[in-house]
Amino acid sequence: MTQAAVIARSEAQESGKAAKILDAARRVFMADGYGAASMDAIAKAAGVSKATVYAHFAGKDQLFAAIIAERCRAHSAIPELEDVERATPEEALLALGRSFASLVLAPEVLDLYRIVVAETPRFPELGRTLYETGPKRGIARLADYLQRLTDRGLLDVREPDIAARQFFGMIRSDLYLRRLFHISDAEVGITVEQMVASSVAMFLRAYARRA
Amino acid sequence: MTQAAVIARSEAQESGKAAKILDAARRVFMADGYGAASMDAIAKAAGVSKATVYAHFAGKDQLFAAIIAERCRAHSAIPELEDVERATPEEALLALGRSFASLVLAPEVLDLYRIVVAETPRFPELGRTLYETGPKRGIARLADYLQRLTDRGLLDVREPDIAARQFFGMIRSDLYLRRLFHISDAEVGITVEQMVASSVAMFLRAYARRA
DNA sequence: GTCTATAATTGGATAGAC
DNA sequence: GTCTATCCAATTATAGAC
Repeated sequence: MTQAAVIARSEAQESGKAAKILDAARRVFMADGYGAASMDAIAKAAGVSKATVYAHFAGKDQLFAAIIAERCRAHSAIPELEDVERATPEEALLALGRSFASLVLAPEVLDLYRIVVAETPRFPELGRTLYETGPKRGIARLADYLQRLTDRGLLDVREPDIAARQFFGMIRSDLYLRRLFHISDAEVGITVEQMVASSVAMFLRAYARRA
Repeated sequence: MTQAAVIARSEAQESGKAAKILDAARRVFMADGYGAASMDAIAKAAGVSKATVYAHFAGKDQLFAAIIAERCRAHSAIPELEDVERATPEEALLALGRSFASLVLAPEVLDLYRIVVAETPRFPELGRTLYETGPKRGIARLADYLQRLTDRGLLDVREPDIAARQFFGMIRSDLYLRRLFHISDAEVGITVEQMVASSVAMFLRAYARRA
């Protein structure tokens, strides 16, 4: 079995050594990042010797890259916008805004983001992987939805691609920075829900049909 | 002289060994980050021995923290909004949006951001420093300006603090991510200027005075 | 203060037995 | 495949001479 195949089913209850190593590597890399994580720590966490780790995986670099790519895929679920065709734009955008905020502010996603940003110089392709499994797909899907709303005459969005980026950018705002740096929301006095609600309302005013 | 005092005037043409070490440390840390930078490399770049580095600075941690805090201050210049009182809101926001984009997308600022994000677990206070010298002050200043525009009856911004966050969030959008990951603008087909112009127009529509 | 030389430790990777 | 033991390189930090 190839390494990729092993990784692909790493979520299963496979209890072979390879799976144990992958599980351990995921935990250690996510907790410590690439530099601070050691192959000793991974071997210990997996309950095997270091030599066994090297029998299954070529080296630290490849093991890391495999884990990170898998994590990007694991968090790439896009909130469905399919049966929202029946909902009003306001309902749909509120739901989308909330799911988006929950996703990008989740601690595991912030950890992943932090690690990929940190290791961009050493692993340039991981940044691209994260961008393409995450933001790129989300933007494309929202742009599509905005185009449909425009076609139906419910909104007036002339540059759906730009508008989608604006929508996500507003909701993320500086929230992700504060979470990344562990600056509490209380200190700022704005909640996530406030930011989402206010941004959806503002977005709808800006892109309402014009007379 | 204290370390802080030395650092405070590190931009001057002070050519003592302490200043040479600080200059070298800045270059090496900015290029390699904390983990990959070595005290050997810093000593070599400064043209002194490693023992001399340790004679002036307590250790790698403190030298790093000092350099990063200094870099945050160095990049904390806020575009003036003072004599824009005479400009139209559109002119003022366009100018602000452009300066903001130039600032946060500058390679040195992206490097600083990447390094602070990477080292947040080890140096939690640096994230706070970056947030407070950067986004926090920019948001406060824009919120102030939006409040004044509302007072003068030129706009209708009821939550200036939230609106300021929306403005910066829209302009940054996913641009900073793409720059961070070296994904070319050409690949996406949207320029910075387009993003700024479209966002300012959209912002003004959303916060125009209502009838 | 400054240098050379050297601890002391860590961590990636492997040899060789089983 | 798996383990123990080890190699080798890199790195932080310091001792001791000048």
